[in-house]
Amino acid sequence: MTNTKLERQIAARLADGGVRLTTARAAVIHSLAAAEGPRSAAELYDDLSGSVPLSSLYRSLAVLEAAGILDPHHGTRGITRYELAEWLSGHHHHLVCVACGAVDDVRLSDAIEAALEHLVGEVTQSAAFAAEGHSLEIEGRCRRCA
Amino acid sequence: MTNTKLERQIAARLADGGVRLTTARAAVIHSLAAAEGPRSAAELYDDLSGSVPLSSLYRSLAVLEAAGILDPHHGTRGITRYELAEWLSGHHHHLVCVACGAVDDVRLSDAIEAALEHLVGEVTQSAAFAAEGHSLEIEGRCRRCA
DNA sequence: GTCGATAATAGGAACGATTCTCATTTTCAT
DNA sequence: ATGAAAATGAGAATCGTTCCTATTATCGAC
Repeated sequence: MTNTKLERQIAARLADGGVRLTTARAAVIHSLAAAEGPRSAAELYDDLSGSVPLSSLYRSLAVLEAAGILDPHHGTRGITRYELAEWLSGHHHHLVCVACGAVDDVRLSDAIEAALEHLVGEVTQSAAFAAEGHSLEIEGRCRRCA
Repeated sequence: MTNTKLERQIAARLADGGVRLTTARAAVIHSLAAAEGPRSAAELYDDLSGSVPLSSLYRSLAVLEAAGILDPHHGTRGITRYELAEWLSGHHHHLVCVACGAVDDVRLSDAIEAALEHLVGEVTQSAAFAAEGHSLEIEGRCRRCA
């Protein structure tokens, strides 16, 4: 049905690894594309009204992560949340609520992001560390928990 | 026995909450002060040669976290690692190895840190988020995994 | 379009990190 | 010393996640 540019990009990437874009996997990707921030397996299970069993959900997440479609994010209580990888969703950072664990995305303005990348460059130069990415986590209280 | 400045700071903070600095808790703090980076409950259990049972270890970690002595750090496979809180160990950031999961501390120069805090201020202002702290995570490959 | 090989699924059992329970022990202030 | 409050230890329970296995769906070759 719907066949967006995003889906074609993803299908192509999966095909490279002999991995199929099944309805369950497409549903997961749709949910994540619509979400405001990273979602856990349990949250996705609700988002999808239980139409994808938990065991399949976990397997889908693992497969999509291995294929580079999803990025994991490790939070409190051992909960792993996933979001679309940066090459699909665009580069962004995270606001993490210390009270409820919710994570929201923030996109920095070009000027601020440029300044941040400059900082990262300076840090890694002096630390002999081969940087591949960076993420600024701002901890605090979200609106609901304020 | 040993009664360092660090210990006195911690004892004072705990006393404020009617929390005792027992031998088990002191041992945990010593291990963490000597460690190069965050340690998990299982790692501390080994560090202490099992002299503190796991259930007590977890309780100690929870108490010390609640008292603001330790900061948690959530990693892969649902493992939580702890390190001394920033007011004890100094503000720093993390280099996370995407290959082996190791976490190393980096301290930014004053100038860079100031610039970063300025960025955080700008971000949170526009996001209506009550920021309490921030952490820059730089992902890449450590020397061993390069 | 059917066949066979390969990939994916669903359900439940198993696992491992963490948390909880509760009876016992330690500690502190008196 | 004594009683109240805090801490401990051993094991059971919890919960997110992973593993196992039998069944089902999908793709390419014919």
